[in-house]
Amino acid sequence: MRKETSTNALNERMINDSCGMAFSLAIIGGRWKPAILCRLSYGTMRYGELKKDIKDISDRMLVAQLREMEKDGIIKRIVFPEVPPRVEYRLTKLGQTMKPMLEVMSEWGNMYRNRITN
Amino acid sequence: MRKETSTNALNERMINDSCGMAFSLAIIGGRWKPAILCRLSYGTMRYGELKKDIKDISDRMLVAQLREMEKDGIIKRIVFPEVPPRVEYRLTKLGQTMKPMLEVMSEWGNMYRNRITN
DNA sequence: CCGTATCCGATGAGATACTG
DNA sequence: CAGTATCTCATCGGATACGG
Repeated sequence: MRKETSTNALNERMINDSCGMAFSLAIIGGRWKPAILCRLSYGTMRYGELKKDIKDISDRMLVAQLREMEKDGIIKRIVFPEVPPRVEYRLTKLGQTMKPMLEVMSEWGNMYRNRITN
Repeated sequence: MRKETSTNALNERMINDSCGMAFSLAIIGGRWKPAILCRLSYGTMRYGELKKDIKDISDRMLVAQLREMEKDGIIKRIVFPEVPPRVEYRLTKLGQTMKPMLEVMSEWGNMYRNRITN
């Protein structure tokens, strides 16, 4: 089906798609996933880089969120058998498809922030 | 300039987060807001219509979510001084600006669902 | 360096009953 | 019709300590 641009068609689809939104929110929602995803959007990062870069996140939460997103198929964990150990995280191909969504959400959020902080 | 009237649902840690995504999620996230927003996207609805249309939502949750989104400035509550009482909800102008974001989230979520259910 | 294991308080949300 | 008021329970996430 071709994408309908009329307001009515858009909105009729939206109602039935509220469950689609629920899927998206289940994958990207929560306290830390936005921070992690925004960073991995720019490229591969090591565990320690994420830990250092994301202010105040604990190991427990970082690991939990990474594992969940790995299970959801949007990020990949790559272990290098070295000493000292090295683990990298990156978006999967499926994860890459989220980037337009993440960008739209970031833009709207920043617009909203500017509005309420003036 | 003065912003004393709107104590929105955001908390401090999200305000300090550089990623706008956290703002968006604070506004549209949760168990019921997607369902409510998708419906209000295509027009004004009465309280009873939302209640009847959104399967399994309780009065408590419906009211809580509506009040929160009203505080956040994305929906407006309009009371008609009639008997029996009548209250309508609609997106504000700011709320209307969310529609592209909601649509992108719905589409990605549906794509994801199709992928994982095959 | 890259994690696990436990404990625990705060928050989200369902069930039920009542009201101007 | 359009809500309030309680109660209850599950999940989220913070703090701290330890491990290969």
